[in-house]
Amino acid sequence: MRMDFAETFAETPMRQVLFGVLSVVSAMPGLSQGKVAEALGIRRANMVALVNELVDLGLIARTTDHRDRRAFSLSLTQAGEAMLHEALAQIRRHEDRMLENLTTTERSTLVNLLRKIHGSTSR
Amino acid sequence: MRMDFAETFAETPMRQVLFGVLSVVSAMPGLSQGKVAEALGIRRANMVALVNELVDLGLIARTTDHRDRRAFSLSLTQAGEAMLHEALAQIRRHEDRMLENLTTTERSTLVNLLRKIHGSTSR
DNA sequence: TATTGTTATACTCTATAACTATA
DNA sequence: TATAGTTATAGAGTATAACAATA
Repeated sequence: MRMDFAETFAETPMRQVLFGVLSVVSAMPGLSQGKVAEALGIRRANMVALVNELVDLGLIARTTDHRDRRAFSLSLTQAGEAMLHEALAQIRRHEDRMLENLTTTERSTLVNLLRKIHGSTSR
Repeated sequence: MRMDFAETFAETPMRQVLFGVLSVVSAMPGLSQGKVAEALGIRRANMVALVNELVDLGLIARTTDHRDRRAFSLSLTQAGEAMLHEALAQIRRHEDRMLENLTTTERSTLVNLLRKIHGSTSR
């Protein structure tokens, strides 16, 4: 999955982590830079360059928060929304290819069995 | 899996990549350093330090090949075999924990379904 | 001339500490 | 005093190029 994704966007400045940021910002527009970083397990210090990249690419907008002038509110630009939708379409294409040999019943059986697997670390 | 593994050997000089080397050398004793690197997708240049570490830890033996004096033949020491067995036992414990909620029938169904998934990249 | 192991080196990712401006 | 973002920096991991010894 990761390899297919990286290959698709290889000739592009986009990387998986940048799509992660776009995804969180899209789900919770207006969230602060630090909170987005926390949601993704990224250190605030390392978040700076990532946000700079996305702003430079015109994919997110960074505005100072009205109520806390230390913080930045992040939101997607139209180009950012379009880029995120492209990534989601790529993910769907990948899944379709992966699962092409399974019937609908087999797919749901697979999901049910996977759900029964014990998450020993983060769940 | 990776996290569980790393946690188990955290207070140890062992890392996943070193177990990878031990595993390949154990399966094909006498293989050259470069071939082991190739089997693991490691560059020859980066292999040097890894083999040095394992030799210093007393886990592998490095001898010059009789037929090609440029090459090193790698093989496991007794301590290396013991370390590899420890890792395999840890992997088995992890799998047992993961699959504790599945019956034998469910486990084989799961494996059969996973086998039907289309490998889009490396298979 | 080609190959094995080696060294030097650069680039990415990630982690910590210290700074600034606000709160 | 604490927090949000920033900067500088250090450590892994991994990539390439050039070299000596051997084929």
